Amino acid sequence: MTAPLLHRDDPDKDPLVGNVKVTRQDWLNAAMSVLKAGGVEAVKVADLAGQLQVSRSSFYWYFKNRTDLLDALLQHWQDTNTAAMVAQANAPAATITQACCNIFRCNINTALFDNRLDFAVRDWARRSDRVNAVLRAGDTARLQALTAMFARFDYPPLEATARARVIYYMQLGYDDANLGETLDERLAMVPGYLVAFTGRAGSADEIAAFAAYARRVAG
Amino acid sequence: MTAPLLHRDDPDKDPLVGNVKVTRQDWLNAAMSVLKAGGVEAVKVADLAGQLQVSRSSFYWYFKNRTDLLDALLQHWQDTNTAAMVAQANAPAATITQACCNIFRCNINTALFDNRLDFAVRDWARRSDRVNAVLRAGDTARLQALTAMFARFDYPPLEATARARVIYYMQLGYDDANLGETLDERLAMVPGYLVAFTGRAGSADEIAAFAAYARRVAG
DNA sequence: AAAGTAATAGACAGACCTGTCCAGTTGTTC
DNA sequence: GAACAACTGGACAGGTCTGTCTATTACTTT
Repeated sequence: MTAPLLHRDDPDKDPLVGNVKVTRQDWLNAAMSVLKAGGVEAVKVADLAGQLQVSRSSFYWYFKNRTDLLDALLQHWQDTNTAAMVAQANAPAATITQACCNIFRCNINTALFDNRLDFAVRDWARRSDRVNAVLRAGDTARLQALTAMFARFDYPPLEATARARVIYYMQLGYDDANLGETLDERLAMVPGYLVAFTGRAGSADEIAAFAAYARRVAG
Repeated sequence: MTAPLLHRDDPDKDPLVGNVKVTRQDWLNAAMSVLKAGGVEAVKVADLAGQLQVSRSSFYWYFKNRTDLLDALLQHWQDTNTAAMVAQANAPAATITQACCNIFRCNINTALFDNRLDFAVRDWARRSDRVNAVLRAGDTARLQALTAMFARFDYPPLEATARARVIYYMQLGYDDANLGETLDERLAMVPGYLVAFTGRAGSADEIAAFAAYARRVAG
């Protein structure tokens, strides 16, 4: 685990004043990184303090307690991932295959949709009813958006629901397994996935456009 | 958390002799149940002893230490779930839709394939390189069997791989989300899933046969 | 019935993690 | 430059979990 970029080390941010070593955001960043790498249980005040090279008591200046920090992490998840996927599902598209490519962007572009965070939250939800309720609400919103996407392209209701679930859950499981694929290997599978997800072949243009996007953001 | 059925309470098992209150298998059963419900971190010797109403030190008669217990749980996973799914993928089938119904059995019949255990192991793998290696091997074996299944029905190689992944990862994600669906709701989606997974419609006979199986095992 | 064996109970030390208290440090304000 | 606010460090208490040690119990063997 390499030391996180601290607020004080980031030239883009306001300089720290007074006896300040780290900010609330530094704690949040470090905690988020641990959450994604090792799950909620790994988010320990003592460890974070060690990473930030600050005493543990400093933490309690910024947060009421550990739960307060975890709440902030969950809030961040709510504000980012679900909104991003719904936006991709609603994005304009000429064909259903192009619409699916829009969804694929979530899996390629971690700035758009952070799937490691998504999984950490899913793990967490298994241990906490409160988190589980939040997660369910997010899943429902995403599935509704995906179902509407298939419905826009005239899939009958049952099939739209089935296909929405297939594309959504398949992506979940796919990321869960986290194959060590290279970008090229993933892109080679895109035509196959499009057929599987939509029942139709994607056009060469669509596929090329998606590949271009993937290569651009993967930098 | 309800008290587990102990060896001593099970009329089918040999009666306990000597000063025995619980067996190694009792510890394993209790640990497995906790693993599935709350993840590895929740598997605590102290808690298990409390559930079994036995002193903690008894544990160390049957197991070297906590890690020894966890190893046994992982071993059990290796011996059951992957083998079951590979067997279902290899099961004889007249059509690809029927073959998919064989796979669906894994999701309906927990005696065949324990998906809660599968998820607990996936969680666990995120925190342990050793477990992760075991998990990857299992995933690879399952995907190979599924790819071969599609290939047997003359899907071209790329499409067979894509469809194998779609059905496998979709099932993973689906169980992960764990919708509160009733059996009837699930069965109603089967024709839609078959189209999505195979590109072909399942026959009424196949669907009816699967529904009958599902109702039989769901008792 | 005495000796032996398998399993369990309870006490203990040690590690780790949380949260609180209070004193100390740094820069700002008047 | 004194008072102040914002933040940090270190010590402390308390809780939880692991693993070890020793004594004790319940049954078996001879």
